[in-house]
Amino acid sequence: MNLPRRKATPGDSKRPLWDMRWVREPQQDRSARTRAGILDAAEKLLAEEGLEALTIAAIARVARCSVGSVYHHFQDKQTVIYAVLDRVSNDTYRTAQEGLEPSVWKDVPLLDIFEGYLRYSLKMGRRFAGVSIAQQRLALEDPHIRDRMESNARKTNELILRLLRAREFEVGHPDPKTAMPLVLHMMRSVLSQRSLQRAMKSSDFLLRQSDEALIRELLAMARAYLQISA
Amino acid sequence: MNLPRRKATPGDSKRPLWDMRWVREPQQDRSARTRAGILDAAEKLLAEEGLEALTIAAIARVARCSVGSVYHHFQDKQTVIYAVLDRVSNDTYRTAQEGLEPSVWKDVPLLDIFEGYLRYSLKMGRRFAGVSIAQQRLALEDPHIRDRMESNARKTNELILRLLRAREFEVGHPDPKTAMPLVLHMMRSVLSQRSLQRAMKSSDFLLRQSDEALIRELLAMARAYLQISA
DNA sequence: ATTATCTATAGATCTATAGATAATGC
DNA sequence: ATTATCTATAGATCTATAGATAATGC
Repeated sequence: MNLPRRKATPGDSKRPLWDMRWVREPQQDRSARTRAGILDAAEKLLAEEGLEALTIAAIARVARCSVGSVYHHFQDKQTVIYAVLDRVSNDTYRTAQEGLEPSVWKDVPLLDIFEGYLRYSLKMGRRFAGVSIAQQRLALEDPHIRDRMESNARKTNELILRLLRAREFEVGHPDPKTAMPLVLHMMRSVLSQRSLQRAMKSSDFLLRQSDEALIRELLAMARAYLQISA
Repeated sequence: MNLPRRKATPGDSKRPLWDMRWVREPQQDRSARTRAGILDAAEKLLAEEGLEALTIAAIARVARCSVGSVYHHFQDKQTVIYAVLDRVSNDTYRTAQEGLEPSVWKDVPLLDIFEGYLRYSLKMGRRFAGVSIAQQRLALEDPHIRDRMESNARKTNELILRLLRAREFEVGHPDPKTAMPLVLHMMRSVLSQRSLQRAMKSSDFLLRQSDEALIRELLAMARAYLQISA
């Protein structure tokens, strides 16, 4: 983080004990902090200004370090991008994993699972819209990013499907093994489109609906299609 | 198009009459052809290689003209992009307008309208996937492109909604004025997501379904949610 | 001695223009 | 005379490196 550094001087002894600003910071910590600061900067730039704004100079500026420092911590720009997307993916997956623990949802009916999924996705869509859009773009060009992204999506999907499958008995649709994943994908598509439209400040129909209205109608759609018993 | 040009020479008189290669081309036509060739090249690059590949040098190469020629016909790169997107949008809208003429769909039931929409969108999604993705990206950064894109989407949407509204009597859902647009947007979102996933060669669930299976289930979803009478 | 940081800049790439040359239409 | 085209290149921007300097840990 390139904070101002200096040795202790006599004058410093007058400062109170709890003022630890100039206490020596272990080298490895300093290094780790610069590295994390670079990733923070890259993530912030992606989220707020998009992929075009993600230059090494901009990263260095936001991270308050030099260009050379970025290259000391990362081999090249590609590596910075991999690292920041990996960090976001891992954080997101861990959160999903905790939230989708079967024990948490014990005895909760199918429609409430869908509702939970919708609310969670809406929240995450708001939080990570910028990063997701950048990630999608990068995935179009870079097979490595695409694979990581897909594997993560598949794993998260599997966690939800596990909860859904345990509630097949509520479903009247003749082929729940196909119909339930389709509903999940339908919901994901609608929300992802909504998130994209929000990002480009569209005034489209989907955005004129409130979150609550959208949740209500998507659940009604799921219920009617899957023929879920009340 | 920068075809080889030369004056008639005595030797040329020996060539048969139907060999019109060296017949003089009116100046305005030549100019119009170069212009159209530049737009063709830009569209092809967008569709096949994406926005990154769209450089003036690449456009000139594909259009078989020089960089200077591109700048003779267009003020700057931005103008080329506007022109190519406008051309695609107008073509697409004209096609939609013809296909959605109420007289064409006279006495056709609601679900068949949805089916027609799905088949048409799947076809267009395949044809214009590359251009659409580029357009979406550009719309994120450029309000002018965003507005053009939205206005076009809104107009097309209106044409479909006109057909749908005339069939409200088939709908059992208490609020067809909200429910029918939602179904339309649901379908658009699912197809757009599918198109994106195809572009990034994903192996996701949605792509493992055949077009026919997807159409069938989306229609079943629409029918159940809207409570369409058989 | 090793690790972390900085400044300055080489090299690559892309947009846009200047200026020359060729074709076309009066 | 006007219009269309070409080649060559100036200028902007970005990545990545070289080489110097400072901080840290034995």
